[in-house]
This record gives sequence, structure tokens and C-alpha cells, in this order.
Amino acid sequence: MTDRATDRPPGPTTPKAQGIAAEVRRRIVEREWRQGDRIPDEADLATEFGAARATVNKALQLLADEGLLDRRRRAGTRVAPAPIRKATFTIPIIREQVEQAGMAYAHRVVSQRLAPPPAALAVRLGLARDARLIHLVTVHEGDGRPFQYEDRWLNPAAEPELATVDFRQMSANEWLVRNAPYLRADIAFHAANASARDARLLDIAPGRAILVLQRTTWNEAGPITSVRLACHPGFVMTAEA
Amino acid sequence: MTDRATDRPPGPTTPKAQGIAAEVRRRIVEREWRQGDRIPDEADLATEFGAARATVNKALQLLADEGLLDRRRRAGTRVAPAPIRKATFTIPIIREQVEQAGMAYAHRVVSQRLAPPPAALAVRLGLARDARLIHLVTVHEGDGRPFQYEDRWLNPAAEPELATVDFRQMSANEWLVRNAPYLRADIAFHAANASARDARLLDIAPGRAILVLQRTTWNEAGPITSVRLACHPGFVMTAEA
DNA sequence: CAGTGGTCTAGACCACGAG
DNA sequence: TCGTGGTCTAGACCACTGG
Repeated sequence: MTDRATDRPPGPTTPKAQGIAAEVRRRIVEREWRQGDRIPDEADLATEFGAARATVNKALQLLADEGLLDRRRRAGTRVAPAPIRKATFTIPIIREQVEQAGMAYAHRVVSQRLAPPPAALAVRLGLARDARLIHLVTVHEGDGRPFQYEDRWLNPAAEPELATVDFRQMSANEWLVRNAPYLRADIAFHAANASARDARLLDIAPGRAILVLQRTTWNEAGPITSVRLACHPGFVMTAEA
Repeated sequence: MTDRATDRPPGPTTPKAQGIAAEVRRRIVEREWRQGDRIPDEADLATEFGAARATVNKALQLLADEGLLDRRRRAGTRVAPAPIRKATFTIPIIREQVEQAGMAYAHRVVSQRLAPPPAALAVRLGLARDARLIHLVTVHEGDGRPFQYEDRWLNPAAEPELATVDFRQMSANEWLVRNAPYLRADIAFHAANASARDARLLDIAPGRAILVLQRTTWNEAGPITSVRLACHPGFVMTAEA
């Protein structure tokens, strides 16, 4: 009997590991196993569920990734005392964001020029003060009205093709998403009162609250790009967990 | 030769699957395999890397989760044409957030009373208009100054213990994180100009831009809580990817 | 219909770290 | 020191879907 299915009569299409994870999750949510409790080890659970240990391992790792379990060698597996929950959101292509909202997308380049990085940026990116970067300001529009505007620095040293791209054809946002896989990204967002410049480019009153995203991406050759993205008032970012 | 180590002389401590993932990632980032290209199937890669197919499978699933690969039965594995990248952030206990910033934490309950949900909330949560909820307004302070304030609705029908908790002892935020594992959560955030009430409770000028989080969590019995969290100006939320 | 990924099993060795 | 999770292997069957 080398096959899992031979001893499971109807066999629903739900993978076994997910079923085990769901059952363990239920026991936690319904307090059958309480915060801090140690739960049976993988071998015991494998017996209970009639599964191989590898399958139980997969299920428990899922729950550990969710933050519901703490797993440590020798110490066993415990229900996390204060589950650290994570939420994930997608980094979209702005054009698709606009189009999914049912609006016609357009973007226009406000300015583009070669320039050395400002001091603060040079420090943050770990670049020399005299590095040659592309400074690009772009407005993304939906139905002809400003939707987001980005103030972006691009580093051709990390991504040589950047020097040859025409950003009027395809926005830097989209070009990068499609062509420049990154290894690491830092993201931060905060609220800000629109500056005079923000207000002008987004066509809103100064002082309006806007959501601002700062994102920097890196590959093995160094920082690719760092961008400040100012969103139109009313923009809502959603996530799930 | 049933052991992986016997045929790998030095064997660094990096798990094999991660090493394979790193190598495939490198080939993608460096354009050896281009967006849309089909890559060798699992069996071939297993041969190339001298690993079992299950190990290769694990590595490729990692990359698929990162959004770098598209995998489909029969069609094979391809480099994602427009990698959908995700970022994750942690849902913290506010007290720990404050303390990690080096401030003394305190919280105070502004108001607490039983009340039926407002119409909009009832719809959003799928509750009857006459449901009995706890409406709780709390201010979280760092070094005696307002840090965040929350306007929260709690549903004892989904979490009976809620009815007996003294939220002056432990904030609802912390009690929930520690005691009420949830199955699903919706999160949204946006920027807002502080209303008169926001301004009063956060001790700031009206109109200041604040970051607002809306979060609703659910368990199998229904919605547990829905909260509007208003953060002090200057608050920055960070994420990684 | 047949190739490819998805999943499971049984067995094994290893690394870590609590006791 | 030794129990527990971490990982790998070889083999197997299945589910899906492109050609």
C-alpha cells in the first residue's frame, strides 16, 4: 500500500496537508489547544491523522508561517502566545489599478534629467554623492485626472537598460515591474498634507491629506530605484490576512 | 546511497532547496531566462542539480509564491511575464510598538457602552440592526502623549468572553491579539485630514494628515471586531518584500 | 491522451538546543 | 545528550490541461 488514496475511500480533492492544517487551526481557534500549550509532536500527529510525518510537517509549517505556532527543535511545537499576524498586499502596476477602477489610463512625464542624488538619498541607497542617476517625475491619470504622481530616482548602474528606455512610451513603474526583477524591497507609507507641489501635480487643494508610499528596490548590483508615490485623496490601499 | 550528504563533500549548511531557488532566481534576474520563457521541467532540473524532484518542486513553489514563476500542469513552468510582487507587514500589539520606540506605554478608555451597530457597519459585518455590540473608544499613549486612538466595535456573539473583559486592565487590541485567533481579516488604510474629534483625541490641530487603518476580523462564528485606528501624524508603517 | 506539476509515503540523516 | 523539528530521497499515483 504505497499509495495514499488506496486507504481513503472517497478521497475529497482537498490536499491532505491542508486538511490537517485546518483541523489543527480549528483546535487552536476553539481553545482545544490554548496559547502557549505544547501540541503533540509530528510523529504522534502523523499517527493520529494516518499520514506521513512529512505531510504533517508541511501542515505545521503552514501554520507557523501564519504565526499561529512556534516551532523549535527539541522544544517541540507550541501554540504561539501572541500570534504575530501578517497581512500582505500586492504591489500593482498603476495602469492596471486605474483600469480596474474602470477609468482610462494615461501618464505623462513632467520632467526627466540626469542628476546626482541628494545627500539623504545617497546615504539611504549607499551610493556615492557623484553617482549618475535619472530623476523622473511622472503623473498617472485616470480619465484625464491625476491619480498618483511619482518622484523617482533610477540607477542605471544597477540596471543598464534603464538608460535607453523611453518612459513616455511605458511608465517607469510598468517597465520596472515587467523587466527588472528585484531581490529585495523596502516599503513605507504614511499620511501627509499635500505640499504646494503635490497639490499642483495632483490638482487638489494644498493641505489635503494624501497617502504617500516610499519604495526602494534592490538587485545584486545595488539599488535599482527609489520612488515617492503620492496618491490622490480618497485612495484606499487594501490588504488581507 | 540513501543520504543526500554522502555525495556532497563539504555540504554547507544552506538547505538544498533554497540553493536551487537562489540559482533559478539568479538566472531570472540576470535574464538568462527571460520573462515568458519556459524553463526546464522539474525532472530535468532535478537531474541538473543532483536533487530529488520533490526538492526541486519545493524550490520552484517558493519562487512561484514570490510571483516570479507561473506554473501550470502540462504547460510547464514559465518566468512570470509581469511578476506580481507582494509585500507583507506585521499587525502589531500597539503597546509593543510604543515600547519599541522607547516610550512609556499607557492607554485609557474614553468610552464604553453597549449599542447596536450603525447601519453601514451592520451591512459591512452582515449583522442584524439590533445586534448587541460593545462600542469602545480608546486612546493609546506614548510618554503621556496620544499615539493612536481606536474606535472599535466588538461582537460578543462571536467571542463570548469579550463581554467579561475589563478593557482598562488590558487594551482590546492586546486582549484580542492574545486571546482571539481569527480566521480572516480585512485591512484597509488611507490618509485623512483630522476631524475635530480626531484632533481632540490625538491632541493635534484639525486638518493634520493622519494615517487611518480600518480592520475587521472574523472567526467561524462571525465578525469579532471592526476597528478604525487613527495614527498620530508622522506615523510610518513599514513593510518588506 | 500524454506530459507536467501536485501531492503523498516511508525511510533516513542531520542540526539544534532544552534539560 | 538525545528528542524534536528540518530536510532530503526515491518512488508512486493523481489531477489537470494543452495539443
